[in-house]
Amino acid sequence: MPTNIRDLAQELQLSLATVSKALNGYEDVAPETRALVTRKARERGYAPRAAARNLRRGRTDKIALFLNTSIDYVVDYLGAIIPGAVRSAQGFGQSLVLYTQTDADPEPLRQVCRAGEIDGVILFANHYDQETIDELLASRFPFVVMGRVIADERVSYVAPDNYGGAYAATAHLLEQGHQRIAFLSRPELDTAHEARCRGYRDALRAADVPLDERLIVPTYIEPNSGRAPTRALLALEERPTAIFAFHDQVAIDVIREVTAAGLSIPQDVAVMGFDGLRAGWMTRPTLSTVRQPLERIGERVVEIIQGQITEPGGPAVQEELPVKLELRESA
Amino acid sequence: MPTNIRDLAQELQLSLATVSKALNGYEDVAPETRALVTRKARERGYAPRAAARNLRRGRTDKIALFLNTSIDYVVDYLGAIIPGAVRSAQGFGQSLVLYTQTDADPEPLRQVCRAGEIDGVILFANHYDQETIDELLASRFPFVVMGRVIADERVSYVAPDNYGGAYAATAHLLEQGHQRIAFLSRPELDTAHEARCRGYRDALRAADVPLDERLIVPTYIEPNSGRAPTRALLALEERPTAIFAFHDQVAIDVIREVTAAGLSIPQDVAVMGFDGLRAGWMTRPTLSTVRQPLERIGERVVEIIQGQITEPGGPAVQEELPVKLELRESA
DNA sequence: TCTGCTTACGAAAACGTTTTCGTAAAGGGC
DNA sequence: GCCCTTTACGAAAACGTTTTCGTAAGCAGA
Repeated sequence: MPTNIRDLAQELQLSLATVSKALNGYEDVAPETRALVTRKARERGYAPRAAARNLRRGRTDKIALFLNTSIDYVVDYLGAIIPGAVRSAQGFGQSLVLYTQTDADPEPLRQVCRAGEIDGVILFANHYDQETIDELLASRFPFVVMGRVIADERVSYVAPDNYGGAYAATAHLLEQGHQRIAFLSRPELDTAHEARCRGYRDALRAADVPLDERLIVPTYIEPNSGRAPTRALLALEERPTAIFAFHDQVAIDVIREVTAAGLSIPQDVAVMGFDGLRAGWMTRPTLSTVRQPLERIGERVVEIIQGQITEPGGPAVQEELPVKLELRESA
Repeated sequence: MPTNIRDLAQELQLSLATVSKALNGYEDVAPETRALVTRKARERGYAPRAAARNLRRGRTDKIALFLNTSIDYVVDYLGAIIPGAVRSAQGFGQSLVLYTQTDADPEPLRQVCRAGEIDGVILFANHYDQETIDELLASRFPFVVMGRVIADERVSYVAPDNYGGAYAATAHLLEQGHQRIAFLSRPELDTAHEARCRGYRDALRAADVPLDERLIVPTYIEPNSGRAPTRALLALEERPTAIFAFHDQVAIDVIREVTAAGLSIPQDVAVMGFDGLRAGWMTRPTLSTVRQPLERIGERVVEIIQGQITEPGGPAVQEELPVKLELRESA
């Protein structure tokens, strides 16, 4: 049985109150007493029980990262975000707890919040419905949405500049002289993807290049999911000279398939990705892409949650962090 | 302010005890009463405060994943392990908390354990010293080491069969007729790597192929760290016909460098990796490798912790999970 | 009617802190 | 010597549960 504060107090012939205050930096404790207490505490290896402290203080110093999508699905993306988030959280004396679910059931999130298991929650999700968001807002529970823009001025989010990134990528391809630029798009239009789609279209329009709907192909994110669509595109009578995929994973499939077709990249077909995952460095040729500041997103999300915790009721923070067009070999 | 159990009891004209028991499945409560209580609880959106419950019960239903290495360093590896661990934990009603540190300071781990923040800890580490391990053992705190073998019958671990994997990979290369097989090795010999090294050597010995120490090159895991060693190997007067890297990341560098030298893979030089990361699918040619059951490792580790929590004092569980030689294009 | 057993419930202790408020002692000004 | 302020400490409440133990009511058997 580990020592508790009572043992410590008894041994020091002091009251619990004084010991607690000495350890928590209160002012009304004599310097010598404080020294005595801290020394004994270290000596006994005393650490205040988290549960008791949480109960009394009403907070837990824990932040949840809540995913309502299969982890596997986004593992590379998450892997890049988590380091920033954990580091940032630890800087605030918080730790990060992982929760996942595959469905859209709002109940687990509700439970965790109501049970006071955590002080705030980061939502990374394909589909949290408006109802869940409204409920969170009503409960005044600190939360931040990560990775997507939410069209509600009351909710905080941190997302990459999806529109700008897609625009820049498309504009670059246009500058290279490409006129027929295909876009591998997501089947469902979440807000993140909608913005990328818009960036692509707007860039074309700005360059007075007509939009060919046949060049926009819906594609899931799955292993090899980019290959069939690429073959289809290459088989068109007037085939695209550039292919822009909404996600690096998919772009990597594109590279493979274009090469397999005996075409050279970027001479015959240029390829562009989105996200800036490490895997993009491993292809041959290396993948040109739009790099998201993933680590920074993880940091900011935690910082914003932290702000909401220490100062509840502040205005929502909405940030679209700048992305960077990273030109490597494929475009 | 959320409802607590007292509000609930008052509203139902019942005692706290009865309400608590109704919700926790105690037998001495009438079926009708239980129905009444659960209905009202759902209606009010009641969830017991985690802190209070933890305090009383003396456990937190949280498991820590403790890394004393930079996350970035192992992000791909971890990304593959975490899904299994989280899923498994949630199956036990536990959640996973992430802690990281870059140094070998044992204090944070000590604090977290003593504060009772968690019920058990998964250690994923390059260097936890014997002292820390001994301390954990003495405190009887549930813990499992992940990814490495510990030469102490009292500590539980789950690791891949590093020796067998390296042996099989080397044997395969030998079967392909390779006589000069280089090994890109780690500079420091942790137990995991030591086993891979031994597997390589033993396979050579079993085939009566003399060991050429010049073909064993220490290499850090860093971006591009595999490139210079590869160039050096290719520049040898009698260059290797196969290169076996201790880690996929490094193997990917090897592929790049071999290709850049104008040599073809696997005809001129075969390349073999270790780990089975997704990135291996993205190279050209795709990387042959030794696949670790990463997700399974994550699962097992949690299961073992869970066993230690529910049944303290049991024997240590030591598992080396089988790996699989996954032959793709590069060897 | 009494005894003993079962069933359903309640009183109260306990978990280990933090924090408010009260107060004795010390010190200083007059 | 008296009063007021400051300093350092302690008593006790509070956080919200779970769980032990006690007991009243109901019922059956004698």
